[in-house]
Amino acid sequence: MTSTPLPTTRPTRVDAARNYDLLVAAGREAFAEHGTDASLEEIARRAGVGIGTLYRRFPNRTALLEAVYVDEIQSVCNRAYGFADQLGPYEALAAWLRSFVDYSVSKKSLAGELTVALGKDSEFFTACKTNVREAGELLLNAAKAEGSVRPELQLMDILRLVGGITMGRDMSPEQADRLLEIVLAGLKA
Amino acid sequence: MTSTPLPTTRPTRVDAARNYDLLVAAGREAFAEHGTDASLEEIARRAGVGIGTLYRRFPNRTALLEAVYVDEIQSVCNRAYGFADQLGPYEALAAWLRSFVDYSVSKKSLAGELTVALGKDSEFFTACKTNVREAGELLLNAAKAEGSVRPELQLMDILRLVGGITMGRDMSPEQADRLLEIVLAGLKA
DNA sequence: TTACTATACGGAGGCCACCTCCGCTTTTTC
DNA sequence: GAAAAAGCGGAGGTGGCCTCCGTATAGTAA
Repeated sequence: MTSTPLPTTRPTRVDAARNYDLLVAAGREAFAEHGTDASLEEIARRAGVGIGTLYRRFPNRTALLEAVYVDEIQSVCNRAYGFADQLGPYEALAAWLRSFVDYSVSKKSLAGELTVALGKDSEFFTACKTNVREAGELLLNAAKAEGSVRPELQLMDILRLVGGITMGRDMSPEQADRLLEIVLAGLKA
Repeated sequence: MTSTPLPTTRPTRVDAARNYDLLVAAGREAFAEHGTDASLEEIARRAGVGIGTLYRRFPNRTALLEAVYVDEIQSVCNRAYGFADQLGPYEALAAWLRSFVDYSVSKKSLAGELTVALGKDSEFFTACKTNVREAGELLLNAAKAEGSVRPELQLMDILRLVGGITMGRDMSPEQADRLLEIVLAGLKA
């Protein structure tokens, strides 16, 4: 579980740190309620700080999203190691992808952002990608070694495909599961 | 090729009809350049009409998108019948999905909208869905009958999965093809 | 042609979000 | 406790969304 630390920018001055936390909390709520288009001014209001404070700390929407999602992303990675310990190679991979989809459907915005993000190159997303890649490749390589999935598969392809599942609106958990089963069938050797 | 006619609202008065065409053309350009978030005021400017004219004809963004995409959607449907005539069942299905992905990657906004739209229920999207479904199910059922794909597959599942492929940013045609191959492998009986 | 009516035009204006800038306040440091 | 460093917050400029309504024009009938 050697994850490279995700760069966070929590400030040190006590008032700034408090506001940082308030903003991240308000952002988490707002993004959950209204998706990633939530109004930043509304988030500042909700946090009880001025809009200027928000923008000083988070120069753009993405910066705030990063701060909001850093925990979730870490937990996605960590789950991979848990499954690797408890299940056979293929089952661990399938379980990880399944947990990713389930989680993403419930918190719909994350997967979308994350999937979009897999093509970005900010410092944060690079670190994030490194971690996810490390975790995912552990599972994928184990499954390849076992011979249960095709050896030419690339992790990023699988993740983008799985991420795409949750991008559509009104995706029911049942439908998401059916789509994932198609993908899983497509991985098999 | 019994497509239900997609409802269009091109007006009859000559000045209104001219402006309608100008707006749709400007909309097509702007959506291609800036995605579906393109500014409607910019579109009105580009068309050389007042913003009021745009809004009278197209009460919201979706209405304009519908008018812009009605042709593209029809051509997606029509291609299905072409492939059905020229290729074996499985190959026709695969070719249709491939053409859908290729097209969507180049004109990226459409697929996104269309995929999102597959969960909507405006009159337009219902008609659109009917047409796509009719065309797609012809191909899918033929492939099922041939025994080349799994019988429990649902067309809408496949379309959402394929639509999801093109939602991420910076998707290269090569990567899109690889993702589609995974999906196609997942369809096989 | 003319006169009348239905239809359409277009932009001003209200609202709101984005984002920047900078005078004021608070914390930290010495 | 005073100076320096760091942070605060909201006014204000820009621009997009959408509505409303006074003005202009096409269609029509005489």
